[in-house]
Amino acid sequence: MSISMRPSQALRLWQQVMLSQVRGGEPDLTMRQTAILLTIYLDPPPHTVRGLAARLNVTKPVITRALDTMGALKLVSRHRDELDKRNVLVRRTVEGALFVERFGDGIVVRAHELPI
Amino acid sequence: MSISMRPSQALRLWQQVMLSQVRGGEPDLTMRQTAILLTIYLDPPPHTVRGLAARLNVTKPVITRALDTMGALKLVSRHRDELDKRNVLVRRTVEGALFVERFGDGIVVRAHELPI
DNA sequence: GCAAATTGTTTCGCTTCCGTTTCAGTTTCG
DNA sequence: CGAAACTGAAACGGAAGCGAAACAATTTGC
Repeated sequence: MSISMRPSQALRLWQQVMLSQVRGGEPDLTMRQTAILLTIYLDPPPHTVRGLAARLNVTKPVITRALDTMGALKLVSRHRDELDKRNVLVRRTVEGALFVERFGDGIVVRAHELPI
Repeated sequence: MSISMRPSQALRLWQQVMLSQVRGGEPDLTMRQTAILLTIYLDPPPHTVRGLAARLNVTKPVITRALDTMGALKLVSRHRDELDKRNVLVRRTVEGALFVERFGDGIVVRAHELPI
C-alpha cells in the first residue's frame, strides 16, 4: 500500500518541515547537500565521490565541496580506501545519524499534523 | 484522516524528491529559500520582508537576499506598497507558480512509488 | 616498466550568502 | 512641524558555492 497525498498536502508538508528546520536553527543545507546526505544514510555503502557524483548527475568537485561542508558539520566523514588508494570512502557519523533520524521524525510529525 | 508514514519512508521520500530535483537540473535552493518560496505560494498574501523574516525567525537581510536570488530566477517578484511606501510586497509569478506546481506533483509521484 | 586511465582534490575567476551595521525613504505622533 | 520609529536595502569583510580546467596519486594494461 503506497502513500497517497494531494499536491496541496505535499507542498504544505514540505513547507512545514522546511519552516521547522529553519526556525530550529538547523544547518541550512542545499538540495544537493540534502540529496548527498540522505543517499549516504539510506543507500548501502560503500559511497565514493565518483559514485555519488554519478548518482546525482553532478561533477565530482560538487561532491568534494559538499563533503567539505558536511564534514565540518560532522555529518559525514572521509576515509581513504586501503584496497584502492585512489578512492575515498564516505562514512556515516554518530552526529549525522542523529541529524537524519531527527529529520525523519520531524517529517512524520508534520505529516500527521496536516489538515485533510 | 491524516497522513501516516514511518520515518524510513519519510526519509526515502525526501531522498527521492531531492534526487529528482538535482538530477533534473532544477535550481539548487537552500532550505531557507524553499521555506520562503513555499510560504509565499501557500500562505495568503500580502507578504512583506518583515513578515517573512518573522515567520522564518531570520533577519531581514536574509529575506532581501533570498528575494534577490529567487527574483533573478523569476520565481517571485517585488512591488512597492503604494499604501505604505515603506513596505515591499512580494508577489507570485507565473514561472514560480509552475515551479511550485511541478514540485508538488513530483512529491506526490515519489510518495506513490515508495516501497511499503 | 611505463604510458594511459582513473580517482579525488585544487585552482581559477566569479557569484552568492552570511551576520552586523549603516543608510535612505516613509510614516507616526507629540 | 519635527523628532522618533519603522521598513527594506546597501555596505562590509568573510565564508562558501559554482563550472571548467589542471593537478597529484594510484592503478591498469600493454
